[in-house]
Amino acid sequence: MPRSFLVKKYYSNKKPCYRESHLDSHAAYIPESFPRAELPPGDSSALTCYPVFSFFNHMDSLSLPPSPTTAASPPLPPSPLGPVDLSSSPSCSSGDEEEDGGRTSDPPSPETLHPMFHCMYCSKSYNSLSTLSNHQMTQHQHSTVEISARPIFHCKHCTKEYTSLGALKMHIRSHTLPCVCPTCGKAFSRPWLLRGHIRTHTGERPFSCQHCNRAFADRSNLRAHLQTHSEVKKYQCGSCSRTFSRMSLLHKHNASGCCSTH
DNA sequence: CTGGGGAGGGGGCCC
DNA sequence: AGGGCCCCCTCCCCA
Repeated sequence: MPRSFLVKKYYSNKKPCYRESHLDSHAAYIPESFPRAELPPGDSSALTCYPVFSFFNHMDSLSLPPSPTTAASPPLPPSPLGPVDLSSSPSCSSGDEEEDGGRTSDPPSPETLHPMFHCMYCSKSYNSLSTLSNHQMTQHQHSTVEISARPIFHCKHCTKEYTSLGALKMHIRSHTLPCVCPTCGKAFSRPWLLRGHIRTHTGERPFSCQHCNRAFADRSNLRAHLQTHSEVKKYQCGSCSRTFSRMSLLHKHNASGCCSTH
């Protein structure tokens, strides 16, 4: 039963990256005392190529513009191999992939998962590092290719990008929602999310509070509940030292005026 | 208005 | 690589 990662890691540096546009309003809530593990904006400086991963409109991605300078993604770092991000149109709604609201259960086709590798010395692009290496050796007399280059995989439905295909695939599930509740038809990205949802139908509450008789269907909700039994709660106001069981309550507290004069 | 429960989402880690 | 599970978080709603 005990697993190594059951050890709680409060305030660890390992924070989710809530930095996407749809979460900007949430990010505004985050106090400075809760630092975010944001990706360094210049972190890709070590990258020497920006393979393009376009999942939903893969063929569009292969229609590379003649020059990387035509890339339309402003936040990406300057590079002679500027990323040709054809998958991150701001609306993410062009074409017909939105006709089902992105909820199609069609699984991603593995053969569409092609990151692109761009030559450092010309505008040519290849779908494999070995091909690029061969090109650079034969056409530019460079015996090595930056093998350390990490592909960047872009999500077609949003602006998120990942350095591993597995992470992208996991993220894409949040668009495809392949786990469907047999009772009500609601769709979820993960099987365990579906299981948690099914508990709302069955009434199962496997997570019990050791301090009272309450039980919960969700571990996170039990954890939040346990805070109510604690005298010193997890989230503290920086001004009045009052503590709260939830971040949202601290936010409400701040918004209601305690810290407004500061 | 505040506190708390319910439901759900995302990224990361381990197997 | 994928499944399972974790932690952390948010939003909504209600007492």
